[in-house]
Amino acid sequence: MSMELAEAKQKFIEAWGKLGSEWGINRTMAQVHALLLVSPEALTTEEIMDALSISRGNANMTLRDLIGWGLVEKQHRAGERKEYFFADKDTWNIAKQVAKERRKRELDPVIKILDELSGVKGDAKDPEYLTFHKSVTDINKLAKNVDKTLDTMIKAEENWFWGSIVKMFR
Amino acid sequence: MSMELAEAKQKFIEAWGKLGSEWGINRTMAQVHALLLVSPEALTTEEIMDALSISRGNANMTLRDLIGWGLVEKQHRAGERKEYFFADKDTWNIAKQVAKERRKRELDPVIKILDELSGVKGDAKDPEYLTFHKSVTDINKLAKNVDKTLDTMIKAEENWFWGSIVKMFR
DNA sequence: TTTAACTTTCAAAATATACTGAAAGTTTAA
DNA sequence: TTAAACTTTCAGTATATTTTGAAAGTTAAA
Repeated sequence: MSMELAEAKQKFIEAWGKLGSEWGINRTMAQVHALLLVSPEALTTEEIMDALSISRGNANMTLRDLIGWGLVEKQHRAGERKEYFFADKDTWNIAKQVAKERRKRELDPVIKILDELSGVKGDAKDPEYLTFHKSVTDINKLAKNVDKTLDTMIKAEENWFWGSIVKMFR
Repeated sequence: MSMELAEAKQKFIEAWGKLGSEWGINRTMAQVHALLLVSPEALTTEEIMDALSISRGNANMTLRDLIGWGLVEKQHRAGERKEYFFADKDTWNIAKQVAKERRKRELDPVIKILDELSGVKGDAKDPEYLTFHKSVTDINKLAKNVDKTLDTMIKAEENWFWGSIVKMFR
């Protein structure tokens, strides 16, 4: 027995929403994104509200956020007042865009604080200080490695990036 | 003017808590973890409650979760009833542990659903179906690449792993 | 201009998540 | 055993986040 397309879309939207919420992205935002990802045509606010049973206000704010993340764009059509919303379907672009934004919004500010805390001086005989200093500098190094890797990813082509990763298995 | 150790610790705990909450980890849990990371000695529930101004119940649940994530362990001392809690200070172990758990809890279930949805058959002339199928299979491929990379990371030594990544820059 | 179509805003309500604290449970030393 | 020392549980409360919907704002065709 095979799954209906409509049912499959619904499952996809739910799964994407759940994953998003587990990773600090608002569930509705992830669901709207998922809906647009499986829509060949751009959708209106009205259609999105309908498909996901959400309010106009919620749809509007969520779409604005998605545009802010660089994942969705507005389209307008000649002779129509309505705005249409369309999602970039290129998965690698999506991944890069999300990596880019989260790096900027969350990782970079933390690295700034870690740099500052790494510089805190103290008594080299004090275990309290030594433990603090070691943990902070180690985490700082790790965070910078992640940062550099994300930077590479953001600038990279998909095939090259995963190709290089795959070489690590050899 | 240099920062006090106590103030620096506080900043670290706050920064770690904020980062955690942005990445789907409970703020208190991240803060308890941070507190233990900068403590040379294992701490009691009482000391943790005091340091972070949290209740006994909260401390207990949070510590249990941290143990479940493999980031903290209980210690007991001869002749004492109290339990002491100690965090692994090896940053690479921490990163691997977090990667391992999130992969198991969140990524793997999504890949399972994507595998299922990738198999949904439909009309090759229907743009609705084609768009759905392309998005789902593309995301599935990406998720599997991430999965494989995390697997490599989990099994790897830090120097080898970042060394291989660094080679990507050359 | 007007006005209808459409978008945006935001205070209030709903929901989801996290926390408290006291009571119940457990353990171990005596 | 007892009982003090300690841990765990969980119903109720508090807090944080998300959502609603109606009013205000904007736009463009007539």
